[in-house]
Amino acid sequence: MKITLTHATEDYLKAIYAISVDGASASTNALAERLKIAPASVTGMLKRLAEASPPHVDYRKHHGVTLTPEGERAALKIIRRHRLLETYLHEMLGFSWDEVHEEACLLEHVISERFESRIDELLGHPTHDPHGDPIPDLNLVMPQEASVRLSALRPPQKATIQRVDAKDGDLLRFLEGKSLVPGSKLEISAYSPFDGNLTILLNQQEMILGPTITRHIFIEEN
Amino acid sequence: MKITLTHATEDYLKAIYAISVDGASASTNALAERLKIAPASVTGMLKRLAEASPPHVDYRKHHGVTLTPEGERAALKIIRRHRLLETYLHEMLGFSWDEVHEEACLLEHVISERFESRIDELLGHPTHDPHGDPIPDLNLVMPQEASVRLSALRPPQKATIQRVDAKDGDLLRFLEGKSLVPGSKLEISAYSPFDGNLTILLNQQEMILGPTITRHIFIEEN
DNA sequence: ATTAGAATTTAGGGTGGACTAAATTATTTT
DNA sequence: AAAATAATTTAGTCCACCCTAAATTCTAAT
Ligand SMILES: [Mn+2]
Ligand SMILES: [Mn+2]
Ligand SMILES: [Mn+2]
Ligand SMILES: [Mn+2]
Repeated sequence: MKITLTHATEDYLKAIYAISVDGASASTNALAERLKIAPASVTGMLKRLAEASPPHVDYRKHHGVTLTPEGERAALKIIRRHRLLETYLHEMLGFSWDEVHEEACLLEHVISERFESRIDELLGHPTHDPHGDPIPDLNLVMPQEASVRLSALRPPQKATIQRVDAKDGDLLRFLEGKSLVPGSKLEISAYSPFDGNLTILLNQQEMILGPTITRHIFIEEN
Repeated sequence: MKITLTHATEDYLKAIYAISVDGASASTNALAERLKIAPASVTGMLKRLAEASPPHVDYRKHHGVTLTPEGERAALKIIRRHRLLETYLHEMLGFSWDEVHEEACLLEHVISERFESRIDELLGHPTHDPHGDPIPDLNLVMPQEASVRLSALRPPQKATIQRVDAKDGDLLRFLEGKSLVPGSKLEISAYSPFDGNLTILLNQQEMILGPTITRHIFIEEN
């Protein structure tokens, strides 16, 4: 059973890649949750992906799936497109960083090789999208990123924001309003135990942020 | 039976609009031909479009369809997107005029209102696409265009090319190579009877073109 | 008015992709 | 080890969209 990569399958592969970061397998439920699709439907699709030739996933009943080399290549290809598109929408079409995801998630299935390479070129071969997520290069090599959360810092550490992991538009707009965006430099001036609040100095301005927020911000110490 | 405009239905509506230019109805066969879909499949879709609420076409068995006001609005909306996209791909992303159609035909079903208005703005609200086809404005009013074919001219008439009606990439590249593009001014210096060849002066250069070519070029006399 | 040919519709099927409800299997708790 | 709970799969549907082959209907020529 050959398979044509379609809209739906591409989104599945992306989700599987995202969930199985550390080599773990992606469970039916986790995928259903992430894709907003009923678990029963996910099972069906996982079977199709596993029976494709070449197979895109290894599927063990009741134990979820892992990507095969083919599946991973396909996933990286679409992730590259997604992040290039987000960057393009943000930089060239003036989309705000909370609007780019939805649009990119539709465009990614449709643009040609030429479109992809054109925007890559016009953007100067960007390495990160507006949220700070790394963009796989032309050979589909994904740069490894530090994964220290802002919530883990203690005074008097200094750091630079690397990426923000949030899909909620309200949160993204809030963070942008406070300049909590990739590239911003900050300093921890206080830590409050029990509630985990951090007092942060950014642009000569002080703010107190709870862990519900700081958990979503990944930083590099400096 | 409500209907969601999908990829397929949008392409049908565009095709119906294009075929039924002069108020005539679009036949099953003409649509099948244009969309490269079996006639039997077209019948099925026409029924669905007719049974939608509100209906997008008036369907009379064995007599083809005409667009309802809703259908026409939907068609114009998607034609606007298509032509804006073609213009954008050509002007801002460096696509050649024989490459834009295919890409636009996929993107048109996917871009948001915001994307559409952004590129419209960046292009300065263009009125014509790279082939010279008029772009419906925001109120979906389609500018009427003269429709005199170059093949109908005789010496010593002068004219400006308005639009080129061709989907064949080879022809489009040929025409571009000869500067036979919208905006070019030319003069007819000779007409050869029987074969219909025209000798044309364009950019101080003379060329002889047969009716197979000149039929696809629409001009405005001057 | 009949009839041949062309256009169109019907009948029957297939694929991708989603759903709900019910059954099954795995895991955790007792 | 047994029972309760959670995760997953099966079974049965549905919808959009396409296909081929066969039947029907329209149209135009005789
Ligand atoms: Mn997507
Ligand atoms: Mn992103
Ligand atoms: Mn299209
Ligand atoms: Mn065009």
